[in-house]
Amino acid sequence: MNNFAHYAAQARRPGLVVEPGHLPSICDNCDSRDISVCSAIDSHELHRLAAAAVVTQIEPGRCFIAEGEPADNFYNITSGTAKIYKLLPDGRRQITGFATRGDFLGLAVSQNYAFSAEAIESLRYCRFSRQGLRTVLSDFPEMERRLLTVASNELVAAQEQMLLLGRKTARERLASFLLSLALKQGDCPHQSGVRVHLPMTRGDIADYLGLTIETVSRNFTRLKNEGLIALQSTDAVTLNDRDGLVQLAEGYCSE
Amino acid sequence: MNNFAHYAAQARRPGLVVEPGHLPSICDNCDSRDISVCSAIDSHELHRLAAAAVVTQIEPGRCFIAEGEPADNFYNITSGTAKIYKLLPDGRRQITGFATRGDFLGLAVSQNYAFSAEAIESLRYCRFSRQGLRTVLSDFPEMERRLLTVASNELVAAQEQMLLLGRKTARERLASFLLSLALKQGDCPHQSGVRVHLPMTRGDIADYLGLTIETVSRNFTRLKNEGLIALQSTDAVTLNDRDGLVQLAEGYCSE
DNA sequence: CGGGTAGTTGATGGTCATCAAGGGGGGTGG
DNA sequence: CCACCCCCCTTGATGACCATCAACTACCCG
Repeated sequence: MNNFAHYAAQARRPGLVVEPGHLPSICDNCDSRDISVCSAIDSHELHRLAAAAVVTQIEPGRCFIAEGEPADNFYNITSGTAKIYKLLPDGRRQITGFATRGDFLGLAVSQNYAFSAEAIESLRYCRFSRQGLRTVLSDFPEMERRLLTVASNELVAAQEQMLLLGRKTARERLASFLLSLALKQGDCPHQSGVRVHLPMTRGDIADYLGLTIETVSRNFTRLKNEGLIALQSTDAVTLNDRDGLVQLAEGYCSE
Repeated sequence: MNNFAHYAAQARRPGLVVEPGHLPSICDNCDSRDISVCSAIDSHELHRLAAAAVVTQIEPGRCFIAEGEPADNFYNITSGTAKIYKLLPDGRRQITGFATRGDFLGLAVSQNYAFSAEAIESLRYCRFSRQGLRTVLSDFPEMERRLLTVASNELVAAQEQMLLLGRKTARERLASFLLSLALKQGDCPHQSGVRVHLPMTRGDIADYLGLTIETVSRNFTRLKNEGLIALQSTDAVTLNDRDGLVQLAEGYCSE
């Protein structure tokens, strides 16, 4: 139950959010607009969106949403990766998701954030104040519809993750994780030999899958020895046997 | 890994949905309108909502949403309780939530349902066709806003459940479950001596908490022996020491 | 070259799953 | 009305999977 010693270093990092470089708020040139909720807005009206957004870049390890803090802002990730997590008072951590390009964070109804978020790669996002977003949403009802779609999809993903956490073995969890990463990184399903990038550490993967670092590492090794995957480095994996991994992730394989 | 023998009986039940008694679609007299998304609609316009809804009552054990089937309908529960779950091919089951009065089901973006739903108490709901709901939503944008609020709240709950499944002990899970039930059943927080009704079986609780029947049962006994709860019957619990349970659920207590 | 961090591998133990048997309550049929 | 049965639940004995503890390697950067 005390598998949190390795968080000590990170925990010491400043929890407070300071945002250094404010880049120009030019939605027109945003390279992730086509995949984000902003695509609901016509390009000739983009300036109204841009007026409400503050574009910011932060570095890995920087926490930009802290659980329990007032939910004053909404974030639309435009590049990089962040981990979303919740903590227990004794330090146990559960990562509930990884947010990347196009993801939206902070749709809290309550006054305070229910989770924390920290960059794991150099991260860029558009930030909206609560009021600013409200204005944008009332100006562009279509965007609200998009948000509902996004939220629905996230609920489906959350249910899938509950199935993983509640009922899958360590091996099945890792296989599911690698497949979902591959899907997110946008390659065609069922294709083998696909290269997947792992921006997160073993510790992050463990906290996402409800396991320990050691168990994650052991199962990486095992999948490798069985030929299902190959490890170019600690953060680059090749899915050699896609179908085998799918079978595994669905729980068909007994061992 | 084979903790699913006890599902055999339920699995044999018909998966197909047949809806017996169509009750009159009178939203005006609906006693759960004030707490559901429908409250977004003015009472003098309720007839337009009623026109799109089919009110139905089904009995315990009846499955009304089946994972993988075309997501043709949306359901608004008005009374009773249903369990929402996902299955692995070998029968392992994860219950992702219990839906009660006021809850909304079937907000699928994809063509097919991502989960199944089955009544565990006599259940009444309003059913909307996909098209019917679309009409209602375009007529009443305020209702769409409500749906977004509901979805956001469910996302928060889902994250909480992931924390439970990934990082809490069996004891902590059960304590958390009892407290969340008490909250749902609408009593004031922190009050001790509250009576909670458990409409679901031990098997359902186990599948919700990612445990087995036996572990759930053992931990009920243990909480009882420690005086934290009292069991009037298998489906009625009294929370004797609310604060103790909260401490436990948050992981403060080591044993 | 040295220190620190991340990852791997091994040995051991604990929590919970599995296997097994017994108890209790509600409903049906005799 | 009682007996029986069935299902659900409880309790006990054993075992497996994964966590924990510990040592070691690889790699990065100063």
